[in-house]
Amino acid sequence: MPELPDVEVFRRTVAHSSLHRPITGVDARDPQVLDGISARRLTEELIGVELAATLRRGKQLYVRCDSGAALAMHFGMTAYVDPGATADPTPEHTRLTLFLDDRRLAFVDQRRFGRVGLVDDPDRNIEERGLGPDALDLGATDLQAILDGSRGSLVATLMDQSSIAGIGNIYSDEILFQARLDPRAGARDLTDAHARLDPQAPARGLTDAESGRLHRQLRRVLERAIEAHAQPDRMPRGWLIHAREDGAPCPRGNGTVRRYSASGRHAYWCPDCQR
DNA sequence: TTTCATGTTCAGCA
DNA sequence: GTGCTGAACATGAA
Repeated sequence: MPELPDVEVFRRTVAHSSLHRPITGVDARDPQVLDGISARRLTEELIGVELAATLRRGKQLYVRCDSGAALAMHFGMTAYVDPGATADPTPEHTRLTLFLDDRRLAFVDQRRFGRVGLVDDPDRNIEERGLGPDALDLGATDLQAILDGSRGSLVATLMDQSSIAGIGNIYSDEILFQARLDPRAGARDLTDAHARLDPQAPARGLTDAESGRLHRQLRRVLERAIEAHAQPDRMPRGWLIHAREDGAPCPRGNGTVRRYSASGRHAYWCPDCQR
């Protein structure tokens, strides 16, 4: 479930632990996480080069090498990076390890949905993946324009990586909770599958005040989550992240948290707070 | 033993 | 083209 805040923490971790050291070894023990490159070629391309800079777009992390290429990492649902001394044992489920002189950087992924590739140009890769602007680079007017151009529900739009990059299930729920907006806003009428084209309903139906609120909370939630190192137990008590369960008491003390299901995804929200 | 969770991609449908 | 739905992917926890 790494979303923007988690990946930003990973980015800082790599930046602080692993740059400007020669890569002396590569252990690509699980080819499944390699994206479009063999273990052999990845090793050849990396040995002797140094990691030079980090770049994040949404949930995607790039680590530029001084050779010009860049590692492209996606963390799927359970992946993370683990830096350490060379001698430190590597965590269980380590899929790839870079040895950097006296240190090592492990890519660990229990469920193996994560991917590591090597790309020539991060900007081009971002384009190929169809990623929209990073959620933290969005201005209020940018968000307004995205909402205006979208016909889907608010949750769907927030989580659409081609519209806004970086927001997933957890943080879309939190942002909408903090902004006190109904995640279903703009959704088609669920009680009548035929009454689909209601021009009053789409996400563009937000007032200026509501979309301003959404923009402010989007930034605030993501920034505070990063400050909390993306660890829920360090996030404010009043956040929905602590109450993601159907029937849980609303963290604001109002009503009861409910679950809204759409296309196999579950959103949690408080009908009393969010409208 | 079965179900669930989670991000992405993809096929199928309205 | 747009948006929704469900399946697939991998794996461990409930």
